[in-house]
Amino acid sequence: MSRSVQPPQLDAFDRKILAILQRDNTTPQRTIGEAVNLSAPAVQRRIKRMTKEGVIQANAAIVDPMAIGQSVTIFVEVEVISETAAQIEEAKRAFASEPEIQQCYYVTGEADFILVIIVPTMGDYEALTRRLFFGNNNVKRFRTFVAMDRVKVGLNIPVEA
Amino acid sequence: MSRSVQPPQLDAFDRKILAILQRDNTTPQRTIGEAVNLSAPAVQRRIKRMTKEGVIQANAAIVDPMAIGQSVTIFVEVEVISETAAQIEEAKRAFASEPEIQQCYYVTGEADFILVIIVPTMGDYEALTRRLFFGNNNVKRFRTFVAMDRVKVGLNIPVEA
DNA sequence: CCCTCCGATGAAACAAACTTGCAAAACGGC
DNA sequence: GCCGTTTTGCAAGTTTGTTTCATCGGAGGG
Repeated sequence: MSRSVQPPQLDAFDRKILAILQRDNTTPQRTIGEAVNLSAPAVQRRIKRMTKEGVIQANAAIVDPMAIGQSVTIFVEVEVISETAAQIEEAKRAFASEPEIQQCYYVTGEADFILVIIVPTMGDYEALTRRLFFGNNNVKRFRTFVAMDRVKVGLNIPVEA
Repeated sequence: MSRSVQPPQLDAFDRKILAILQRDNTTPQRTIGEAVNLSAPAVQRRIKRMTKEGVIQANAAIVDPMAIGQSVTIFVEVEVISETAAQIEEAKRAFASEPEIQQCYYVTGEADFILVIIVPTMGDYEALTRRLFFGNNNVKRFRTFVAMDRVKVGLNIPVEA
């Protein structure tokens, strides 16, 4: 919920460690240490600090949706009618509270929000649209894109200097 | 690279384990075992199997882009001119090989591809568009959305029965 | 109906990784 | 140049992951 309050200082060691952990966070600290020229405990302390500071937000296994029987990935562009600060915040809260909404971005351009949704079936998506868009009179328009192929998936932030 | 060749059978144990690992893959196997009523070795074997089968695609730390100084998240809708199988595959390969392209989906709707891009600065994005879109004569049109706020981020596939 | 085979399981032993305490080194401010 | 702060590496202790092995239970065949 809370972002990093003060910009944490990340040195070259931290960045290299993050680059490794983003690729594979099961890498042993000893191996990381060898890669960055630091001892295992030093690596461990830095990881602990970055986790506490919120630089590392989570440690997650990435699962192939195809493996889980039916699951559909959908993109939605949402355009709202009124873009007052209060209503934008309200929309953010509404979107963020939906478990099916995997990612929600507030964007500039021809839309106001972009949502990434994963649901077991198209029927679940239809129910979600009913509840979320048709039931919300601040939604002007929304456009749906259904993923046929998940060509590439990741969330690796560029950390190199 | 290779998808799951044959749909792996996932039982209730596997699904519960995946649900936990998607939330936090640093959870000890013993703790997972208690949660699903299985011994630690059984959990370990299932994780190993699902990793080999590709159900678990990666184990990654999720990093807050805000913590890494400047970084911009951008959505791009790409519409291609010719949608032959060969050209679609070519585009998939081209997009997947770009490190800045975090996510690439082949979609139905008013666009053909949706890209999620993370770059340090807008200048890097401009350079990418030059190389990727203007240099590709199969790209009919692309629309850019710049993320002002990363309201929610995750990739949790629904695994509950 | 019983028997065998096969896969999965749990207990225990083992190996590897993580974590902590502590003294020394590096860095900065004065 | 001295001193306080911070970070480091080493070593010991603890937790976690991994392997081994005997056992259990179900499916198929005699």
